[in-house]
Amino acid sequence: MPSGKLLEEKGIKVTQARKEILEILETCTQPVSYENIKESISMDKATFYRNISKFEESNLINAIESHDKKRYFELKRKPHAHFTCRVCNQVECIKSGIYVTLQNYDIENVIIQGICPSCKLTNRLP
Amino acid sequence: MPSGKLLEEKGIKVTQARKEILEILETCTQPVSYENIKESISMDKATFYRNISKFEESNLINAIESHDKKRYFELKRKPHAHFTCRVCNQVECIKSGIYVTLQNYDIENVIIQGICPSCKLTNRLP
DNA sequence: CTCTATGCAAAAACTTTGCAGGGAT
DNA sequence: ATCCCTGCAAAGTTTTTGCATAGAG
Repeated sequence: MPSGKLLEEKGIKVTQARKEILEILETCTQPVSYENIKESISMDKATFYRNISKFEESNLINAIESHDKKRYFELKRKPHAHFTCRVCNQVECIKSGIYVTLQNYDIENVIIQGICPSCKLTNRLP
Repeated sequence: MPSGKLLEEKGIKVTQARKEILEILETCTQPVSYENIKESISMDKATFYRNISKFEESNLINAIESHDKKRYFELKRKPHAHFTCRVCNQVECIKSGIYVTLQNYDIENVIIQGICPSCKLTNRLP
C-alpha cells in the first residue's frame, strides 16, 4: 500500500518525512532502529522519533526493546513473535506458530530472548 | 538459601553490597529496577550495576527490558514468562504454563507485552 | 601487601524537549 | 493567518567508566 494512503486512513497528516519512514518500514523484513536507517534517510533524529511516537499512538507500528537499549520498529502486520539475541542484539521476526494467550490481558507482542543459531554455532558467547 | 552461600557456590567473592542485592532479589516476588530499590539500599549505582553485571555473567539473574527503558532484575529460579504493561510499565512474572520452543535457538526468557488487567479496567489508556 | 570492591564524578548512549523558522491549507 | 512539522541544539534518563580510596585475606 502506498504510504500516503496508510497515513490518510489513520488521519495522520501526510508529510515527506512520514512517507520516508513508512517506506523504509515497508521495505524492511526485520525491525529497524534509528541507527539502522540514519544513513539511508535524510532526517533529523528528533523528527524521526517524534513521528515514531505518532505512529505508535495510532497503532501503526510495534516497538521492540533489545538488550542493547535501542528500540527497533516495524509496521504492525500479521501478529507474530520476535527473537532478540543477547549476544549479537539482532531482532528477528518469528513467523512460526507461537500462540500465547493470557486471560484478562491484552497481548500486543511476544519477545523471546536468548541466543540465536548463528551466535551459537560460531561460539560468539557472552 | 543464605545469599552468602549462593555467592560462594558461584565463586563470587562475598561482600556486603552483593549480599544486600541478593537479599533484595530473594525477597521480591517481581523483578526490580535500580530505581525500585535505591531508597531501601545504601549503595552507589555504580556498585549496583557492576555487581548486577557480575551476577549476569555467572547466570544468577535475568534482566528484563521494559518499555520505560529501565532494566528489571530477578533471580533465576524456575523458568517462567514475563509480562510488561506498556501503560504502567510494570514487569510481572507469569507462572502459568507458557512453553515456547524454537529449533536451534537457546531460549532464556519470554516477554509478553501488552496492557495489564488493571490498566485495562481503569482505562488508563496510552 | 596485594588484589578486588566501592563511591564519587564524569562520560556515554539513546531518546526527548524547547524554540525558531517553514510549509501547507 | 493559523496550525502543525521540521531541524538544530540542549536537556533528560539510564547505565558505564575512570580514578582514588577502602577493605578483605
